[in-house]
Amino acid sequence: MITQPLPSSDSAAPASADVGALPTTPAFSPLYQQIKVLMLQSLQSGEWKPSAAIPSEIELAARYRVSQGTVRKAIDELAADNLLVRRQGKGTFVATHAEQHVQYRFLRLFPDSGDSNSEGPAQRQIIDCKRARASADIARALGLRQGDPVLQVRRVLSFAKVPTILEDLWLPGTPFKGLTAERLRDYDGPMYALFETEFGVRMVRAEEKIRAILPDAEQCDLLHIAAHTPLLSVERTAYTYNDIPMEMRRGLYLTDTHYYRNELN
Amino acid sequence: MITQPLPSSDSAAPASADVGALPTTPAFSPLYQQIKVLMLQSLQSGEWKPSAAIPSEIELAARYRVSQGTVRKAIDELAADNLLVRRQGKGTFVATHAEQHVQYRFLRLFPDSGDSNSEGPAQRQIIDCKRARASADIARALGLRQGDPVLQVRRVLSFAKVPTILEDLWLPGTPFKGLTAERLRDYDGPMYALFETEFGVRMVRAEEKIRAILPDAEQCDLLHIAAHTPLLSVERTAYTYNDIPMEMRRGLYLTDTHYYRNELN
DNA sequence: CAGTGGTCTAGACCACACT
DNA sequence: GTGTGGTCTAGACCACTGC
Repeated sequence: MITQPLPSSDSAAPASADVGALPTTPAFSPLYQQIKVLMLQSLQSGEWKPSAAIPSEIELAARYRVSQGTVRKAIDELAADNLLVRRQGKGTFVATHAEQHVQYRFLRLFPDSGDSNSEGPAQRQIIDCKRARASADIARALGLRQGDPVLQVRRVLSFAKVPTILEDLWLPGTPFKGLTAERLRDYDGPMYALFETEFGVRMVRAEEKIRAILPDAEQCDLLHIAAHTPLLSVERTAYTYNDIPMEMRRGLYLTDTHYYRNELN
Repeated sequence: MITQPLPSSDSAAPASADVGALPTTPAFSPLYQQIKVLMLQSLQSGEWKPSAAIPSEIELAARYRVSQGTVRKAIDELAADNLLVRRQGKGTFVATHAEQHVQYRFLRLFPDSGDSNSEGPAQRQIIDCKRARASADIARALGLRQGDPVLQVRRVLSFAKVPTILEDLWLPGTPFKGLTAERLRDYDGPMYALFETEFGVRMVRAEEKIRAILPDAEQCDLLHIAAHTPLLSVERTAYTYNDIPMEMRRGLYLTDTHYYRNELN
């Protein structure tokens, strides 16, 4: 059993012994939250790898010296955050961007008619992949210093052979050392799946800022569109564990036969 | 205690008696799901009104003849869906679009710099509010028949006196009978809050389809923008309880100093 | 069959808000 | 203090998967 900020020092009924209580932030943290943190460390450290099964609830309960119900609540929250996937009768697994029923988990562009499958998978075309130095904007977004090495990728995604998305993306140079256009080209699957298997970087969460813009001449050319065709500008920052930014991406989406879908709750 | 599709007929340890089992869909539904349905009915029927407290967990447990833990799980899910709000020490309350810390729960447009509060609340200007007949599109979106009476509203939202959003919205005529431009003008608060208090319609969930478009002359005029200014087209369908569509809305967002924000998980 | 996650219970105690 | 939601436990049993 763990006990960092406050009570629960022994078994069953913990006694509170607040001697010389700190005046600032009682910082009470329930047991299951502390366990959640420990489990996050196991995920982050690579002890539990993507798509692999984690120990059973009973094992985890023994390991952390808590009841099964408590680890259960920790797992529930991690599953709600899409970090784990529960499968009744089989076990609990580390979520992955590959071999997931929903490929392209973060792509919200859908065709006007038919589902995403009707037009088959996207065709990817790597335009460019080069080393560069972080601009002020990129550095800020990735938590780097200006001038730090970054990788810059440009690609076009087509649906049913129609160029639909033009993407520029920037990756911090250090974690992604060794990424080349060839490896991107050869890999068959979502880019984030490649990041997991080849570089051990798992994208967990992302934020997008969306605008309507008019493309410049070069962008028109790459997407085979006329000037004055309005496009969706989708600026994404993707994060790994602990909210560390690991990718900055700017996509231009052609929305004449597709739309960006969002659900509000 | 409830028992619709399968077991749990008595107390504590329910016995399973599958005699002449149906070949299709065992349709097992856990107790807490059944209770969730019952609670949804209480919400839908108006027994529990927006911003009011619902009975305590202990009361509900007695009412439904289950343990507190079971109603707890039902409440947890309803709270996760933003239908209820839990407040420790005070009770559980029916969620509302009014007096919520986050006004404009469904509006995802934010200023480039500063938070939403820095520019103060939006100025609303009702351009039009009239009776009409549902077009084929509107009828389909609202689950009506073509030609059914609808209310059509057009308004402009401005931030810091700059017109930023032009919205057209369609409401089914029957539930919203009596809605006029005056009432919209006079009401001080989110439109969805007015819908709750005046018409008993609670918007629970919405879907948006987003595109980049070029406005026509009239739209340019209303937003005080030049031709060829690209805009975000945000098409929203909003739903009440039980996924019943209750509003169709199309907004044009000026995104030169604002952006549409989305979070991906 | 054994092992996994999923449901349900009953009871104890803690944290918080109000009075 | 009383009442509310929040945490934690221990144990029983159910549903699903795969050997």
